Amino acid sequence: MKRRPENEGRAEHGSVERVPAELDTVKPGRLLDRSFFARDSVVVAPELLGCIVTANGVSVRLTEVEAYREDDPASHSFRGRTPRTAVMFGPAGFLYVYFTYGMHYCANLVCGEDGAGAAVLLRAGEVIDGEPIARGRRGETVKDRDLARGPARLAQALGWGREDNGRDMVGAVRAGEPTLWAAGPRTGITKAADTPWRFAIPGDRFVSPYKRHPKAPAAEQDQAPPAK
DNA sequence: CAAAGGATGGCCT
DNA sequence: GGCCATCCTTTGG
Repeated sequence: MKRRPENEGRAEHGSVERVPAELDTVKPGRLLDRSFFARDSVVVAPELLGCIVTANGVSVRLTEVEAYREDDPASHSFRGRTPRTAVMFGPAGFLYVYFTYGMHYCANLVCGEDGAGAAVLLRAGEVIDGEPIARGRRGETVKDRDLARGPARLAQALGWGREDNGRDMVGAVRAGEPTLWAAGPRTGITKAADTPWRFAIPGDRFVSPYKRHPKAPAAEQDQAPPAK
């Protein structure tokens, strides 16, 4: 079975594609093993959409992820291995947590072969279990939609912090129902923002809003037509 | 020692 | 939804 574009995307996403063939054989609910993660992060990323991550009493269905690799200027691993990025250069299936904006944490699943320096950032999801616990961490007044819509919100909802860097996630991620996916430009970064490695479930209300980084170079105009 | 990197919450339209 | 204020850690020089 081949992947193929099904229609022209909106300005945000270039195209909508069918569920990856590899996942057609992975039954929903089945735990993803280490070999699943030990492939190119750009291949693994879209396959993670719809999958369920469980940690500390909360389960999240992933709606948006982003791939990073060592050859990617926007990746923390781009300048080689450092104390901070050591986990990224280790074996796949482990959690890479980094601190950002002086107050938030973001979580990635390490991908690729041992030493590859690749990972998939978990950008957004829907809390499908343990909602009271998630709300306790996020705030009692937070709307359901915003419990895990955003990388730092998702990490907080799952109770992750610095001490979770390097945690083995094999056994904590399950295959989900097959889903459509779309690839688009990345948000929040200044370098290689137009490399279409941000993957999301089209139309899902738990996908975070696309916001280009103010300092990112302007997008090329010859691609998709203006939104409207 | 200086520079770069980044998401969220609040408030207003 | 758009615009604004907020800040510590890591890395390069």
